[in-house]
Amino acid sequence: MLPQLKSALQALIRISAGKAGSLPEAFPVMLEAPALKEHGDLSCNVALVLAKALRTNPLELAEKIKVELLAALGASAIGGKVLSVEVVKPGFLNFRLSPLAFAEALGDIPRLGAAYGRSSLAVPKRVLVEFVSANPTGPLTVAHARQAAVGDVLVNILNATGHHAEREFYVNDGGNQIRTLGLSVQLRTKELFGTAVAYPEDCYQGDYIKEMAGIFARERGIVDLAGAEALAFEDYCVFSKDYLMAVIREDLRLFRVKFDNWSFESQVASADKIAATLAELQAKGFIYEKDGALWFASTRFGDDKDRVVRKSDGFYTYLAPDIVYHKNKYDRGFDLLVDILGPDHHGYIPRIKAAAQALGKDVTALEGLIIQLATIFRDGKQLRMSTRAGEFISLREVVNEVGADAGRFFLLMRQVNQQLEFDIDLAKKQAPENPVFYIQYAHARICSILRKAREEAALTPAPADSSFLLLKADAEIELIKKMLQFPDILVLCAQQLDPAALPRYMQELAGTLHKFYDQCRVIDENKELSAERLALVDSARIVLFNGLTILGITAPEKM
RNA sequence: GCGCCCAUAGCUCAAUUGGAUAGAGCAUUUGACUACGGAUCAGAAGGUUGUAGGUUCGACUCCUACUGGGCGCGCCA
Repeated sequence: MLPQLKSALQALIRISAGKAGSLPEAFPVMLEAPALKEHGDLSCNVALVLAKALRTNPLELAEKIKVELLAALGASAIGGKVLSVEVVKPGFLNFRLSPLAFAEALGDIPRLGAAYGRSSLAVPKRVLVEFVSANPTGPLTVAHARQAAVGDVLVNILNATGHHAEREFYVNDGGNQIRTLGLSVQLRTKELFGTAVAYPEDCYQGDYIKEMAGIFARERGIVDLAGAEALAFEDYCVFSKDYLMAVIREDLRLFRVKFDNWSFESQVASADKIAATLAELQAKGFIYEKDGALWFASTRFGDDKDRVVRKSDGFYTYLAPDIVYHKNKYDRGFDLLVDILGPDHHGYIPRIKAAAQALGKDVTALEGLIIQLATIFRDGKQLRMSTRAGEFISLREVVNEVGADAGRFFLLMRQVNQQLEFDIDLAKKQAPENPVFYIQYAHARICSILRKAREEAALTPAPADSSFLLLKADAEIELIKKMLQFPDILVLCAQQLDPAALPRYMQELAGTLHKFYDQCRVIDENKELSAERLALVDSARIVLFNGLTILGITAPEKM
């Protein structure tokens, strides 16, 4: 909020605190918007923190700082924008800013338009966010859906806050599970022609396997058991993998998630590359042989136990290509690698970090982000899921039922470390208790006002360089303040690597807009006031639009 | 048994990363439509922050031990 004014004030506080009580170098001067409106627009706790260091009374110190600060403000350019400085109870310094300061800042929003909210960084990071990375052994589930929504929006936020972030999907197309998949489809194909086969438990159980068998048989012109048996096992594997990759890509497209990179295990971690990396680790003494298997000594870097990388049967475990893949990510020159994982993979993080350390990489650049599960509620009842038994709610079902807009919003609404309840019935509802609806309605409502003003009253928003002196009602200033928070919210999300604050903010923004609308008439007799209020709601439209766009949600002009 | 995550209003969740009187939405309840989209708004009510200790000016937040829930603990991925 008002970054220039804020940093100017911060600098003055620093000087004043120095005069009042010998401020150490690099002492943090925090200036924040207080939770309660009565505490003003900005609040500083420097007296509390400094009093601790100086072993003095925080209230007295705050008073001393206030005296110095008032003098400094009087002589400064921002003096006119600070209405009051107040010392409150424990030792807070509270600042009330002039409505002029806010009105003045309003013009930034229409001036910047689609760029409003974006910020730049002195030292941007190159970030790779890897997510979903589902094995091509089945359609995507709601668990993937949440990871997909979070990963996609996180990248949007990182890019909006000055970083250079990319989305990456890693395809495990080389391992065991593809053979299991091929076998599953092969057995189901045989079943099609009347053979009773023993279907192993560790084969994939879902009905989609049966559908695939039917499609495969049709495509290959298989008409009987002999035909099914005549085809090479490899054919079943390739068909199944390609088919499911297409399904996954379509699932993601419908959910509006578009990856920048697709890394394939078969290429990034081919057998020769695995051998080379293991040799490198072995040369460093982190690989040893036991019971006919090769082990990675991950305990040397804090893992619970050492991990097998090559089984005694000669096949690699999943870990070997994953180590190579992460080496590949490091080698591509990113400053930050984010792995988005489900809660069932949390044990995976220490071993992959161990590998990074063993390879001499910077572990602090590797961030494992666990996204807790989403549980689906329909008709007030929780739907129980089990991927193993082939019973799950697919991403496709969710999108078909509630749409990508509501699906994305609901899956982004909670902090990633919280389990999330997804109420299907609420998400479908076209009513204000549905937050997506409430926000989109705010946008549509503004569009309607702007339309009507233009067509029926020939009114257009005041230009961005106006001073907006007529905007001084509480509801107007509140709306401006709320809109000015938008860039900070994005920065907060980026710092926390969690988009959850954004949907919450969007709800608050929509609420502030509706409240303003209820209290202030936009299309008014007073043409100048109308023009300024039109600029105000147009700004709100821009912020709503920009926020929804980052969330990957549409901003309808009519509903 | 060990490890990770979690526990806050009837329900779903916040709390600016150790700050002020713990805040929103939903549900409940009382009001507001001859005005730009009432598909909205205003008010009320709702709390011993799972329990017990500890750290300090100050704890939902940090530490310890419990209780209860989710997920993991394979030469599966």
